[in-house]
Amino acid sequence: MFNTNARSDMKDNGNIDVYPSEAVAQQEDSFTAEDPVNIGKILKKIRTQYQLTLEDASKRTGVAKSTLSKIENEQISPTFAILQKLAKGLDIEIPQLFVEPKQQQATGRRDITEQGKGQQHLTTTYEHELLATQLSSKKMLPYKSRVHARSFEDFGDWVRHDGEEFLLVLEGEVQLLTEFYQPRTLKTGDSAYYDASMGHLVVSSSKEDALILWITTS
Amino acid sequence: MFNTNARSDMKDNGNIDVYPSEAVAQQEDSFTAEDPVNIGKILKKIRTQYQLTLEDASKRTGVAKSTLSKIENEQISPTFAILQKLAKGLDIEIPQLFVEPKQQQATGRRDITEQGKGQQHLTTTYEHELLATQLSSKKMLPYKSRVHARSFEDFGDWVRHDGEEFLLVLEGEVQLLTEFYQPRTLKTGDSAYYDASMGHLVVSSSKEDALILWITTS
DNA sequence: AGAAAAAGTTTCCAATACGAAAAATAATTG
DNA sequence: CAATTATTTTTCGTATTGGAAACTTTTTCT
Repeated sequence: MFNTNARSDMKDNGNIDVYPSEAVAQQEDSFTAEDPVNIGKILKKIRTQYQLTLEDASKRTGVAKSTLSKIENEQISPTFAILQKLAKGLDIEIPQLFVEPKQQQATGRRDITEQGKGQQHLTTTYEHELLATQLSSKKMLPYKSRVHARSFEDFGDWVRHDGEEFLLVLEGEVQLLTEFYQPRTLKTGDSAYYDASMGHLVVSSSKEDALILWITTS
Repeated sequence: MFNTNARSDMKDNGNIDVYPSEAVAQQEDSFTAEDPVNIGKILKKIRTQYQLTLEDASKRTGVAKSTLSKIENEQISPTFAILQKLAKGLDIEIPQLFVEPKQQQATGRRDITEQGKGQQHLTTTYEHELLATQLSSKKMLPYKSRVHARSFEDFGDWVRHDGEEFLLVLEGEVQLLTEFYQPRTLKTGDSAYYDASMGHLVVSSSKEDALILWITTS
């Protein structure tokens, strides 16, 4: 069901420090002239990563969607003027058009994460699905967590970190354990908001694993 | 004539550690889409820095010189295909076309420094003119030095550094002072070669300042 | 599954880039 | 300083790009 090399995993007691995606982000070499750079493929990757349709991209850049389509399909070689429009409209730097796209700043962007399509991050106590991982430097880190933990002992110690946290129970029933407070049961639909520097934990109190939405300030 | 804040200058006793050009190299921000990037101006800078004519560049890149001319003069917006040819032919990375050019590797290149057009570097003892500063990572560092110094005392201590040194007297007469050796007078046309880790100095022994060509291994 | 909407591709023509050669400048040389 | 050569710019025909709209494919909704 979940990871069994318990000891080493216990250090990581379900808390998320940084989005793994930021650390994992593949390091691409900067483009050398020898490589067969496919500007079309790259542009498409950028556009789809932004979750823009050709029409959206057209509106942003002022370049006809037909042109965009042809560029993406390597049917034409865009002029530098077009490259500039693309860069400006998509708010990227031109050299970015020659390297595989990475995460993007959140400003002016959106990132839709479909059910189950988020980035998985497993611990012994929780099964996290990170949301909106395409965007970096976000003010909030949203993720869904399936709660395997059943008791304080499953963690070993309180979870503590900077910032504040909000959670909403999506499925099942959980107990919110909070330092200095009495445990509190939260049913589906209930939510909580708390200072994350105060020790806190969530354990499932129903038979099934509970599912919660979690949002942490970064 | 030369710098007068003597004390701080004495530390720098005429020896050249690195080409100042490498340290001085202006730090340009990477291009943001907002800036009005002038690909023509940049291309021209690169080409002239390589000391290539339009025809040379045309041969290297396979792009017609007329096209190159028009690009440089911003009369046309080159297609991406052309940008690729330029990058490949000039052996640069495409993003380089969007930033002010810096020094270039020496491989396959040449750099002519016209009389007096080298990069000036003044000390209390010498007046250096660095040569071939367009190229980086050179095996040899050539420079001309006008010798102001007249005695060992003008330095304070031996000059020492890794590598070997060759010098040729271009004008005037100098004394080559070398650790473990007797001083030796060198007239115009005379030359010397020595291990630079051994203390060494050159002082002018004629009435006028002497001029020498100096080449150091790096 | 069929209709409607959305997204992507292709067509066609005007606008523009590309290259060869001619014309104009700039640099050299006697 | 005129003549020559080297270098850059302009001209002009051809090839290619870029955009509006038509068309096709994919997705969504009932």
